[in-house]
Amino acid sequence: MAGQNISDIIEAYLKQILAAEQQIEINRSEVAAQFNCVPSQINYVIKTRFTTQQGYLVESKRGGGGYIRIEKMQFCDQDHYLDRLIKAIGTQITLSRTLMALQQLIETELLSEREARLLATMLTDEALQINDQRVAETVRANMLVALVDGLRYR
Amino acid sequence: MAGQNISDIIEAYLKQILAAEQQIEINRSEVAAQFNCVPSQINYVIKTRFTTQQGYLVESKRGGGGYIRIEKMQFCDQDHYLDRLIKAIGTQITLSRTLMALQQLIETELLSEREARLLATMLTDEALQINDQRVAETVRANMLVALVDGLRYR
DNA sequence: ATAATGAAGGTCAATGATGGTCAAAAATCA
DNA sequence: TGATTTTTGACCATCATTGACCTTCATTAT
Repeated sequence: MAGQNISDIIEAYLKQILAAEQQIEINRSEVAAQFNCVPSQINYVIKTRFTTQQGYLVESKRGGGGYIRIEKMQFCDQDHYLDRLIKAIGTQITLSRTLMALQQLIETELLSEREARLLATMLTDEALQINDQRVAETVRANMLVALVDGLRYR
Repeated sequence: MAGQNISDIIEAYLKQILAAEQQIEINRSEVAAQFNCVPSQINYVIKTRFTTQQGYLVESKRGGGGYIRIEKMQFCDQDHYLDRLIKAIGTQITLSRTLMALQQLIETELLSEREARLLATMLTDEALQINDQRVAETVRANMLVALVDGLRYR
Protein backbone atom coordinates (compact mmCIF):
# COMPACT_ATOMS: atom_id res chain seq x y z
CA MET A 1 0.00 0.00 0.00
CA ALA A 2 2.22 2.72 1.32
CA GLY A 3 5.30 1.23 -0.20
CA GLN A 4 5.89 3.57 -3.07
CA ASN A 5 9.21 4.93 -1.97
CA ILE A 6 12.41 2.96 -1.66
CA SER A 7 12.78 3.70 2.04
CA ASP A 8 9.49 1.96 2.81
CA ILE A 9 10.50 -1.01 0.72
CA ILE A 10 13.84 -1.35 2.46
CA GLU A 11 12.11 -0.99 5.82
CA ALA A 12 9.68 -3.75 4.93
CA TYR A 13 12.49 -5.98 3.72
CA LEU A 14 14.43 -5.62 6.95
CA LYS A 15 11.42 -5.99 9.20
CA GLN A 16 10.32 -9.07 7.38
CA ILE A 17 13.63 -10.69 8.19
CA LEU A 18 13.46 -9.42 11.75
CA ALA A 19 10.08 -11.04 12.16
CA ALA A 20 11.79 -14.40 12.05
CA GLU A 21 15.35 -13.63 13.02
CA GLN A 22 15.32 -11.30 16.04
CA GLN A 23 18.61 -9.83 14.82
CA ILE A 24 20.28 -9.20 11.47
CA GLU A 25 23.65 -8.11 10.30
CA ILE A 26 23.86 -6.37 6.97
CA ASN A 27 26.50 -4.97 4.70
CA ARG A 28 25.50 -1.40 3.93
CA SER A 29 26.72 -1.19 0.36
CA GLU A 30 25.37 -4.61 -0.53
CA VAL A 31 21.89 -3.74 0.59
CA ALA A 32 22.16 -0.39 -1.13
CA ALA A 33 23.14 -2.11 -4.36
CA GLN A 34 20.33 -4.60 -3.95
CA PHE A 35 17.81 -1.76 -3.87
CA ASN A 36 19.55 0.52 -6.32
CA CYS A 37 20.18 3.37 -3.97
CA VAL A 38 23.10 5.15 -2.42
CA PRO A 39 24.56 3.64 0.78
CA SER A 40 23.62 6.58 2.93
CA GLN A 41 19.99 5.86 2.26
CA ILE A 42 20.36 2.80 4.44
CA ASN A 43 21.38 5.11 7.26
CA TYR A 44 18.32 7.20 6.59
CA VAL A 45 16.03 4.20 6.76
CA ILE A 46 17.58 3.07 10.01
CA LYS A 47 17.50 6.50 11.55
CA THR A 48 13.84 7.03 10.78
CA ARG A 49 12.42 3.53 11.15
CA PHE A 50 14.56 1.59 13.56
CA THR A 51 14.85 3.96 16.49
CA THR A 52 15.05 2.83 20.07
CA GLN A 53 11.67 4.48 20.51
CA GLN A 54 10.40 1.94 18.07
CA GLY A 55 12.11 -0.88 19.88
CA TYR A 56 15.26 -1.46 17.90
CA LEU A 57 18.91 -1.51 18.86
CA VAL A 58 21.47 -0.72 16.19
CA GLU A 59 25.21 -1.26 16.34
CA SER A 60 27.77 -1.04 13.59
CA LYS A 61 31.43 -1.38 12.82
CA ARG A 62 33.38 0.41 10.14
CA GLY A 63 36.39 -0.68 8.18
CA GLY A 64 37.07 -3.96 6.44
CA GLY A 65 34.50 -6.54 7.40
CA GLY A 66 32.28 -3.81 8.75
CA TYR A 67 28.57 -4.35 9.32
CA ILE A 68 25.37 -2.89 10.65
CA ARG A 69 23.51 -5.00 13.14
CA ILE A 70 19.88 -4.38 13.90
CA GLU A 71 18.33 -6.07 16.88
CA LYS A 72 14.70 -6.10 17.83
CA MET A 73 14.52 -5.46 21.54
CA GLN A 74 12.50 -7.85 23.58
CA PHE A 75 10.70 -6.57 26.57
CA CYS A 76 11.36 -9.33 29.01
CA ASP A 77 11.24 -7.02 31.95
CA GLN A 78 7.88 -5.36 31.57
CA ASP A 79 8.36 -2.95 34.41
CA HIS A 80 11.54 -1.52 33.01
CA TYR A 81 9.99 -1.32 29.61
CA LEU A 82 7.09 0.70 30.94
CA ASP A 83 9.50 2.92 32.84
CA ARG A 84 11.33 3.68 29.66
CA LEU A 85 8.11 4.33 27.83
CA ILE A 86 6.97 6.77 30.46
CA LYS A 87 10.29 8.51 30.33
CA ALA A 88 10.00 8.73 26.56
CA ILE A 89 6.56 10.27 26.86
CA GLY A 90 7.86 13.00 29.11
CA THR A 91 5.73 15.93 30.18
CA GLN A 92 4.43 16.89 26.77
CA ILE A 93 3.76 14.81 23.70
CA THR A 94 2.45 15.38 20.20
CA LEU A 95 -0.33 13.33 18.71
CA SER A 96 1.95 11.55 16.27
CA ARG A 97 4.31 10.49 19.02
CA THR A 98 1.32 9.36 21.01
CA LEU A 99 0.26 7.14 18.15
CA MET A 100 3.73 5.64 17.99
CA ALA A 101 3.61 4.87 21.68
CA LEU A 102 0.23 3.19 21.30
CA GLN A 103 1.58 1.21 18.36
CA GLN A 104 4.38 -0.06 20.56
CA LEU A 105 1.92 -1.10 23.21
CA ILE A 106 0.06 -3.07 20.58
CA GLU A 107 3.24 -4.78 19.49
CA THR A 108 4.07 -5.77 23.02
CA GLU A 109 0.53 -7.02 23.39
CA LEU A 110 -0.23 -4.74 26.29
CA LEU A 111 -3.07 -3.22 24.33
CA SER A 112 -5.35 -4.63 21.67
CA GLU A 113 -5.80 -2.77 18.43
CA ARG A 114 -9.32 -1.81 19.34
CA GLU A 115 -8.22 -0.45 22.69
CA ALA A 116 -5.50 1.60 21.06
CA ARG A 117 -8.00 2.95 18.58
CA LEU A 118 -10.40 3.99 21.30
CA LEU A 119 -7.63 5.76 23.15
CA ALA A 120 -6.33 7.41 20.01
CA THR A 121 -9.80 8.76 19.31
CA MET A 122 -9.85 10.53 22.63
CA LEU A 123 -6.35 11.92 22.41
CA THR A 124 -6.81 13.72 19.13
CA ASP A 125 -6.53 17.50 19.00
CA GLU A 126 -10.05 17.43 17.69
CA ALA A 127 -11.26 15.53 20.70
CA LEU A 128 -9.39 17.54 23.29
CA GLN A 129 -10.36 20.90 21.83
CA ILE A 130 -7.71 22.72 23.76
CA ASN A 131 -6.52 25.79 21.93
CA ASP A 132 -3.14 26.17 23.53
CA GLN A 133 -1.06 23.49 21.85
CA ARG A 134 1.36 23.24 24.76
CA VAL A 135 -1.44 22.68 27.21
CA ALA A 136 -2.92 20.04 24.94
CA GLU A 137 0.37 18.22 24.75
CA THR A 138 0.78 18.35 28.48
CA VAL A 139 -2.68 16.94 29.13
CA ARG A 140 -2.05 14.25 26.57
CA ALA A 141 1.21 13.29 28.24
CA ASN A 142 -0.44 13.19 31.64
CA MET A 143 -3.15 10.86 30.49
CA LEU A 144 -0.79 8.64 28.57
CA VAL A 145 1.45 8.26 31.59
CA ALA A 146 -1.56 7.43 33.73
CA LEU A 147 -2.58 4.81 31.21
CA VAL A 148 0.84 3.21 30.96
CA ASP A 149 1.17 3.23 34.70
CA GLY A 150 -2.18 1.55 34.97
CA LEU A 151 -1.02 -1.18 32.63
CA ARG A 152 1.42 -2.35 35.28
CA TYR A 153 -1.26 -3.82 37.44
CA ARG A 154 -3.26 -5.92 35.05
CA MET B 1 -27.59 15.59 -7.47
CA ALA B 2 -24.65 14.83 -9.66
CA GLY B 3 -22.80 17.98 -8.75
CA GLN B 4 -22.37 20.85 -11.06
CA ASN B 5 -19.18 22.00 -9.46
CA ILE B 6 -15.84 20.26 -9.53
CA SER B 7 -15.85 19.52 -5.82
CA ASP B 8 -19.04 17.51 -6.16
CA ILE B 9 -17.64 15.65 -9.10
CA ILE B 10 -14.46 14.77 -7.27
CA GLU B 11 -16.50 13.74 -4.25
CA ALA B 12 -18.64 11.47 -6.40
CA TYR B 13 -15.59 10.00 -8.06
CA LEU B 14 -13.97 9.12 -4.75
CA LYS B 15 -17.14 7.80 -3.18
CA GLN B 16 -17.84 5.65 -6.18
CA ILE B 17 -14.50 3.96 -5.67
CA LEU B 18 -15.13 3.72 -1.95
CA ALA B 19 -18.42 1.96 -2.60
CA ALA B 20 -16.42 -1.02 -3.79
CA GLU B 21 -13.08 -0.56 -2.15
CA GLN B 22 -13.51 0.39 1.53
CA GLN B 23 -10.26 2.33 1.31
CA ILE B 24 -8.33 4.26 -1.31
CA GLU B 25 -4.95 5.82 -1.57
CA ILE B 26 -4.54 8.73 -3.92
CA ASN B 27 -1.80 11.00 -5.13
CA ARG B 28 -3.01 14.54 -4.61
CA SER B 29 -1.49 16.13 -7.67
CA GLU B 30 -2.49 13.26 -9.94
CA VAL B 31 -6.11 13.52 -8.98
CA ALA B 32 -5.94 17.29 -9.27
CA ALA B 33 -4.53 16.95 -12.78
CA GLN B 34 -7.20 14.41 -13.64
CA PHE B 35 -9.89 16.92 -12.79
CA ASN B 36 -8.11 20.01 -13.99
CA CYS B 37 -7.94 21.76 -10.69
CA VAL B 38 -5.32 22.91 -8.25
CA PRO B 39 -4.04 20.35 -5.73
CA SER B 40 -5.39 22.19 -2.74
CA GLN B 41 -8.90 21.66 -4.03
CA ILE B 42 -8.49 18.01 -3.13
CA ASN B 43 -7.93 19.13 0.46
CA TYR B 44 -11.07 21.20 0.28
CA VAL B 45 -13.13 18.28 -0.96
CA ILE B 46 -11.79 16.05 1.78
CA LYS B 47 -12.26 18.62 4.48
CA THR B 48 -15.88 19.29 3.55
CA ARG B 49 -17.05 15.86 2.39
CA PHE B 50 -14.99 13.21 4.09
CA THR B 51 -15.11 14.24 7.73
CA THR B 52 -15.10 11.81 10.62
CA GLN B 53 -18.63 12.96 11.31
CA GLN B 54 -19.52 11.54 7.94
CA GLY B 55 -17.74 8.31 8.72
CA TYR B 56 -14.45 8.71 6.96
CA LEU B 57 -10.92 8.37 8.22
CA VAL B 58 -8.21 10.26 6.38
CA GLU B 59 -4.47 9.85 6.75
CA SER B 60 -1.69 11.23 4.62
CA LYS B 61 2.04 11.34 4.21
CA ARG B 62 4.13 14.06 2.58
CA GLY B 63 7.39 13.81 0.73
CA GLY B 64 8.45 11.45 -2.01
CA GLY B 65 5.94 8.66 -2.40
CA GLY B 66 3.45 10.61 -0.34
CA TYR B 67 -0.25 9.83 -0.44
CA ILE B 68 -3.67 10.58 0.95
CA ARG B 69 -5.61 7.60 2.21
CA ILE B 70 -9.35 7.74 2.74
CA GLU B 71 -11.05 4.97 4.61
CA LYS B 72 -14.77 4.49 4.94
CA MET B 73 -15.62 3.45 8.45
CA GLN B 74 -18.13 0.73 8.96
CA PHE B 75 -21.31 1.82 10.56
CA CYS B 76 -22.85 0.31 13.68
CA ASP B 77 -26.54 0.89 14.60
CA GLN B 78 -27.11 2.04 18.21
CA ASP B 79 -27.23 5.56 16.79
CA HIS B 80 -30.25 6.57 18.75
CA TYR B 81 -28.81 5.48 22.01
CA LEU B 82 -25.46 7.12 21.38
CA ASP B 83 -27.13 10.40 20.48
CA ARG B 84 -28.90 10.47 23.81
CA LEU B 85 -25.76 9.56 25.66
CA ILE B 86 -23.86 12.41 24.04
CA LYS B 87 -26.63 14.77 24.92
CA ALA B 88 -26.49 13.55 28.50
CA ILE B 89 -22.77 14.13 28.67
CA GLY B 90 -23.15 17.72 27.63
CA THR B 91 -20.27 20.16 27.63
CA GLN B 92 -18.93 19.42 31.09
CA ILE B 93 -18.98 16.30 33.17
CA THR B 94 -17.70 15.18 36.55
CA LEU B 95 -15.67 12.06 37.05
CA SER B 96 -18.46 10.21 38.82
CA ARG B 97 -20.92 10.91 36.06
CA THR B 98 -18.23 9.84 33.60
CA LEU B 99 -17.95 6.52 35.38
CA MET B 100 -21.69 6.09 35.18
CA ALA B 101 -21.61 6.72 31.47
CA LEU B 102 -18.87 4.14 31.04
CA GLN B 103 -20.90 1.69 33.11
CA GLN B 104 -23.81 2.15 30.76
CA LEU B 105 -21.60 1.47 27.79
CA ILE B 106 -20.51 -1.76 29.42
CA GLU B 107 -24.09 -2.77 29.97
CA THR B 108 -24.96 -2.18 26.36
CA GLU B 109 -21.86 -4.15 25.42
CA LEU B 110 -20.37 -1.28 23.49
CA LEU B 111 -17.33 -1.42 25.74
CA SER B 112 -15.69 -4.28 27.56
CA GLU B 113 -14.92 -3.92 31.25
CA ARG B 114 -11.24 -3.75 30.58
CA GLU B 115 -11.72 -1.01 28.02
CA ALA B 116 -13.81 0.99 30.42
CA ARG B 117 -11.15 0.61 33.11
CA LEU B 118 -8.45 1.86 30.78
CA LEU B 119 -10.54 4.85 29.84
CA ALA B 120 -11.47 5.58 33.43
CA THR B 121 -7.81 5.58 34.37
CA MET B 122 -7.14 8.32 31.88
CA LEU B 123 -10.11 10.44 32.77
CA THR B 124 -9.32 10.76 36.44
CA ASP B 125 -8.52 14.14 37.95
CA GLU B 126 -5.10 12.80 38.90
CA ALA B 127 -4.48 11.76 35.33
CA LEU B 128 -5.62 15.01 33.79
CA GLN B 129 -3.86 17.23 36.32
CA ILE B 130 -5.83 20.27 35.34
CA ASN B 131 -6.25 22.63 38.25
CA ASP B 132 -9.30 24.49 37.09
CA GLN B 133 -12.09 22.05 37.79
CA ARG B 134 -14.36 23.48 35.15
CA VAL B 135 -11.71 23.19 32.49
CA ALA B 136 -11.08 19.60 33.55
CA GLU B 137 -14.75 18.77 33.25
CA THR B 138 -14.93 20.36 29.86
CA VAL B 139 -11.96 18.43 28.55
CA ARG B 140 -13.41 15.25 29.98
CA ALA B 141 -16.70 15.88 28.26
CA ASN B 142 -14.97 16.59 24.97
CA MET B 143 -13.06 13.35 25.12
CA LEU B 144 -16.03 11.33 26.19
CA VAL B 145 -18.09 12.67 23.35
CA ALA B 146 -15.29 11.88 20.91
CA LEU B 147 -15.17 8.37 22.31
CA VAL B 148 -18.90 7.78 22.08
CA ASP B 149 -18.94 9.25 18.60
CA GLY B 150 -16.19 6.84 17.68
CA LEU B 151 -18.30 3.93 18.87
CA ARG B 152 -20.71 4.59 16.04
CA TYR B 153 -18.28 2.83 13.75
CA ARG B 154 -15.93 -0.05 14.14
C1' DA C 1 56.44 -1.81 14.48
C1' DT C 2 54.95 1.75 11.38
C1' DA C 3 53.14 3.66 7.46
C1' DA C 4 50.33 3.28 3.55
C1' DT C 5 46.28 1.63 1.50
C1' DG C 6 41.81 0.03 0.86
C1' DA C 7 37.36 -1.16 2.66
C1' DA C 8 33.72 -0.37 5.26
C1' DG C 9 30.28 2.78 7.65
C1' DG C 10 28.79 8.01 9.28
C1' DT C 11 27.37 12.91 8.60
C1' DC C 12 25.32 16.57 6.69
C1' DA C 13 23.55 19.80 3.67
C1' DA C 14 21.39 20.49 -0.86
C1' DT C 15 17.66 19.19 -3.73
C1' DG C 16 13.44 17.05 -5.05
C1' DA C 17 8.80 15.36 -4.20
C1' DT C 18 4.72 15.57 -1.88
C1' DG C 19 0.92 17.12 0.91
C1' DG C 20 -1.05 21.30 4.12
C1' DT C 21 -2.72 25.99 5.18
C1' DC C 22 -4.84 30.15 4.63
C1' DA C 23 -6.88 34.00 2.77
C1' DA C 24 -8.42 36.40 -1.25
C1' DA C 25 -11.20 36.18 -5.39
C1' DA C 26 -15.01 34.19 -7.80
C1' DA C 27 -19.23 31.93 -8.10
C1' DT C 28 -23.52 30.58 -6.26
C1' DC C 29 -27.39 30.65 -3.22
C1' DA C 30 -31.15 32.51 -0.31
C1' DT D 1 -27.89 42.21 -1.97
C1' DG D 2 -25.68 39.69 1.60
C1' DA D 3 -24.18 35.21 3.00
C1' DT D 4 -22.17 30.97 1.91
C1' DT D 5 -19.60 27.88 -0.85
C1' DT D 6 -16.11 27.04 -4.22
C1' DT D 7 -11.87 27.95 -6.61
C1' DT D 8 -7.01 29.51 -6.76
C1' DG D 9 -2.48 30.36 -5.71
C1' DA D 10 1.28 31.85 -2.84
C1' DC D 11 3.81 30.15 0.81
C1' DC D 12 4.79 26.42 4.23
C1' DA D 13 6.10 21.75 6.41
C1' DT D 14 7.54 17.24 5.93
C1' DC D 15 9.66 13.24 4.00
C1' DA D 16 12.91 11.11 0.58
C1' DT D 17 17.07 10.93 -2.27
C1' DT D 18 21.72 11.93 -3.38
C1' DG D 19 26.53 12.88 -3.12
C1' DA D 20 30.64 15.03 -1.33
C1' DC D 21 33.52 14.57 2.45
C1' DC D 22 34.83 12.34 7.02
C1' DT D 23 36.04 8.54 10.42
C1' DT D 24 37.22 3.99 11.66
C1' DC D 25 39.16 -0.50 11.08
C1' DA D 26 41.94 -4.32 8.91
C1' DT D 27 45.53 -5.63 5.95
C1' DT D 28 49.74 -5.16 3.53
C1' DA D 29 54.17 -3.22 2.43
C1' DT D 30 58.45 -1.27 4.20
